[in-house]
Amino acid sequence: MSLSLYNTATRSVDTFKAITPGKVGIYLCGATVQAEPHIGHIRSGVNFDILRRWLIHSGYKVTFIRNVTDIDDKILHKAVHEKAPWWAVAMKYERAFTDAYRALNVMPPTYEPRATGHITQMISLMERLVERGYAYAPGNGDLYLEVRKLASYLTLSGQKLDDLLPAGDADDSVKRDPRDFALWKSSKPGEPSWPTPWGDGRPGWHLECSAMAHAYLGEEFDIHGGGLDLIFPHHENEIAQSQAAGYGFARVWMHNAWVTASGEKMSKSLGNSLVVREILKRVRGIELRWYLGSAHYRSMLEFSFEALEESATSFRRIEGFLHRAKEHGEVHVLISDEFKSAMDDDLAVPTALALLSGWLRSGNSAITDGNFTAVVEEASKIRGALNVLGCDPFDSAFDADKSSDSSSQKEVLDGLIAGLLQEREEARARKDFAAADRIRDRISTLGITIEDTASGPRWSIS
RNA sequence: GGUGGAGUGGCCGAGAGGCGAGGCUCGGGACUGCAAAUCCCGCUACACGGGUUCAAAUCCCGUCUCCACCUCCA
Repeated sequence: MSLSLYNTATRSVDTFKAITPGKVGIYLCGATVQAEPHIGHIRSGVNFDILRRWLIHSGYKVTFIRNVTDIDDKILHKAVHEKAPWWAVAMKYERAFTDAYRALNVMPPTYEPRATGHITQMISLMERLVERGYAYAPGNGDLYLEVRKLASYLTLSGQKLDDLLPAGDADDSVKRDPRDFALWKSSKPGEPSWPTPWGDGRPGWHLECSAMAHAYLGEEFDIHGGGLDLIFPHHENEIAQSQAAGYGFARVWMHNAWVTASGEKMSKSLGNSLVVREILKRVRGIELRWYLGSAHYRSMLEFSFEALEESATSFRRIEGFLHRAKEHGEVHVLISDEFKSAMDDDLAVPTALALLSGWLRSGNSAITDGNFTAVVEEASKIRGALNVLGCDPFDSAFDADKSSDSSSQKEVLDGLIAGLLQEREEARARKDFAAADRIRDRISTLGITIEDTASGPRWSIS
């Protein structure tokens, strides 16, 4: 049994075969850093992080590139609006994205190239495209790709060139065909620019990804990912540029679906409520990740706070079991065969989670039965699954905020509560339940939950 | 106009011809002094109308509704 993945290019689930055995190169279209990340952006990060983790668990050495687009029209627009230099705007939002990725335990990319750091590579690519006769400069400082010259164009989106509406990214009068797209845009006065043989200007949207994918992954690589809405035009144009340059480019194209709200794609009109930073005021990062990762990556995820809370509740139940299980033995990261089959089938996370709930039930029963070998076994399978999904509660990524300071505080707290619980046990022993309940109420008012187990009471912060 | 997707129980969310996914909520029970936690039982859904088949949520034909992309998009 080996990994199969849905390939947008073939519209089918195909057996994955690495170009170089044992190694995988992935290029993921990252953020255009022009606003705070919302949960749709971060879903893409989480979905591809799960892919990456699964490839690693499957024994591949993964080179994962996720770019940062730090120059584009919106950033320039925002800079005017925020009365700040464009690079300050880009940096500010890049940091916001980095914070969000970290909060959701998305692994840092192997390399995270910025567009503005790769102008040299872009110019080389453009020179090559001009030499090969696919790009032309009308003389106004722009450079265009002549799409009619391409042997194949629009194979990813399955559209016909003549059905497309003409591009609106520049003055059509200078183009040979209205569908030709800009590789490079001449700069207007006051805009940032870089010198090129065709004039001073800045990169078109698509060029950077072709240039950077080539720089870090070579002429041909395994997987290219991004959101569904990038298929056209962005990915089509990346393919056009790269293949015109004579490169094989990506073999497998993967696209994650959106997070929707009220059935609609998230947009700015929804305001700030679905910004990651805001959501994290209501649930923990691990819980938001669990929610975003639990639907299949190719399915639309209909967001609601109710669904988020519900998902968090069910995650806490799993987490609670792992903590209880840990008291009975060492819980490992164990990848069961069933889990592997599910993940190998185009990352069937929902199927995997159905398995997990079975392990959870039998693990909890095993605690009741005192069968601790079984407890640890089930817990290890669950931890293995959570580990792949990036939601392992024992992962140090999630206790980064627990400084040594707070762990010594926890010891003190443990001592205090242990004393109170002792008093309660004594009250219960003499059947003074009113006193016992008074102690429990006092503790629970502080946000601490008490569970009476066979081995005595245990407490946790709720 | 072109291209692609979706409609599943109170809610979320899988599946893609036949053995009732799963979760959350809710109802009942077990355990408990009472709780909490946990376990057990219950709640037989696939937009609509036809058709194919021994068998359809799944395939075919038609209809309705919704969403997305067509050069800013995760």
